[in-house]
Amino acid sequence: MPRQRKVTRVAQLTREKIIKAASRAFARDGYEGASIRAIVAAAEVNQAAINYHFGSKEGLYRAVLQTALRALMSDDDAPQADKPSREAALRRFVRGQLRPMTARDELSDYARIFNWETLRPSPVFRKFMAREVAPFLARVTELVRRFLPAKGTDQEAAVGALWLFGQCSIFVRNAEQLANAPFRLEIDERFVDRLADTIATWAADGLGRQPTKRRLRAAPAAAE
Amino acid sequence: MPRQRKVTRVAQLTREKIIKAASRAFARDGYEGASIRAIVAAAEVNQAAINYHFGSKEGLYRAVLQTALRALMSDDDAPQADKPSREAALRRFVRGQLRPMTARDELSDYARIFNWETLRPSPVFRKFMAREVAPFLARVTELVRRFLPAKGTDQEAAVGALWLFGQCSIFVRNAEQLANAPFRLEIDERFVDRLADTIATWAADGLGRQPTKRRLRAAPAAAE
DNA sequence: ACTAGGTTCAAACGGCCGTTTGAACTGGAG
DNA sequence: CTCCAGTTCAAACGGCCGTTTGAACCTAGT
Repeated sequence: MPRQRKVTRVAQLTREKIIKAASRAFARDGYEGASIRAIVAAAEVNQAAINYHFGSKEGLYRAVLQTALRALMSDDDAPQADKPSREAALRRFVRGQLRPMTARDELSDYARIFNWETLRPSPVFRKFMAREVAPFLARVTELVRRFLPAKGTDQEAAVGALWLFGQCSIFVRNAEQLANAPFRLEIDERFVDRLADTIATWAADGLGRQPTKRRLRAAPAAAE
Repeated sequence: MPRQRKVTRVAQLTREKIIKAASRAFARDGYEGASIRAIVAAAEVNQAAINYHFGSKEGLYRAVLQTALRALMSDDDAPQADKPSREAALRRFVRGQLRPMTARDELSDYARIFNWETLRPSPVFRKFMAREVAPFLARVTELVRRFLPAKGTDQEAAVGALWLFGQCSIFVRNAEQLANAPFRLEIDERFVDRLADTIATWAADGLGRQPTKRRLRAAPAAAE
């Protein structure tokens, strides 16, 4: 590990090449599935460079997560024409979440890395990121709250936020398979735009009403 | 591979022990993450048994997927008091999807295996399962159709089905983390019951209205 | 009781993994 | 220009992986 004395220009460039290649690899194969050898080959860098610059594979992953989080946070600070309506804000959020369905850039790599983490959180993620994701979630919770009745609890809003994430993420995760199989959807920008409309509308109408008195509790629990 | 001449009782028992242990391992670690050595240790079986009985790791995985699909299909043929209302049917479906949040049995293992497959479909899954999952999806599509306006296209119904899956699966995938972090939810049967009510209500109200004229199209596309 | 064939077993194989090593190289301050 | 800290490099290490091997071990049919 460099004793943080000096870093030459070329060394900094090597670091960036590695992080870029590692982001693609971790997104495609997950943390354990991605191999150092594949990363250094893509980055056109010597194998020992990773341990030299990041200490270990885990250290590299930590650096990638840091980069990813920073990019995702700054991404949705996009130019906003003053206060949008709650519906417009919702639609905007959904469209943003759906972006990786068509985009093939670093941001969609980052999104996919976080998808791996939700299926099997790595130790790095648990320790280092758990608190850093909180503000990200808080913003969505606030959005959801604008739809919920005034006396909604924090818990309800958080559940609503997660619910909203889920509606988007399943399309992102299965985007590739939507083209084949029983769906046969043609996924382009237009389709994703329409999909965002649909989801935003459905979600808004759903949140609009409160699930007061277990209105659907007619059927007994399905499990066992 | 056994030439399918005879199979002794003990051999059949060995197969079942292996499939059981393999289901847990594949659910926990994914196909590539699960190791033969870990599986045979859990099954208390010799390492070569897997190649003997199933030909290869991939053959074992195929057998597990077969077992999983059969179990999941027969599971929701549960006793039904004649035709339930569409709301009751929806609530029942959601509760069934949420079941692995509390249950810790083979069925939740199977569900988790399919979750791995949505993030990174294995070759086995693509070839062998793609068509077999179609009828499973068809049932949900029919359920969704009962909410959509009459002239809804097949595509809309399929999107609605996927949308419904997404709302449930995110809670299942993150069940463990809902207890910690910023959520601090206590996940027990009661909570999952209430969550199923909430999701079913939100989903029903969302599907109830049709996203006719891009009502939310006020904001320009968020991407870029 | 004998035996043939289905099944189990311990050991080894080659291959990929993350990491370490020590020598060779370079770029920028003096 | 010199020189040395910072950086790159090829090679090797031990460890885990899936698979193969051939002998040992049952077990069911005669």
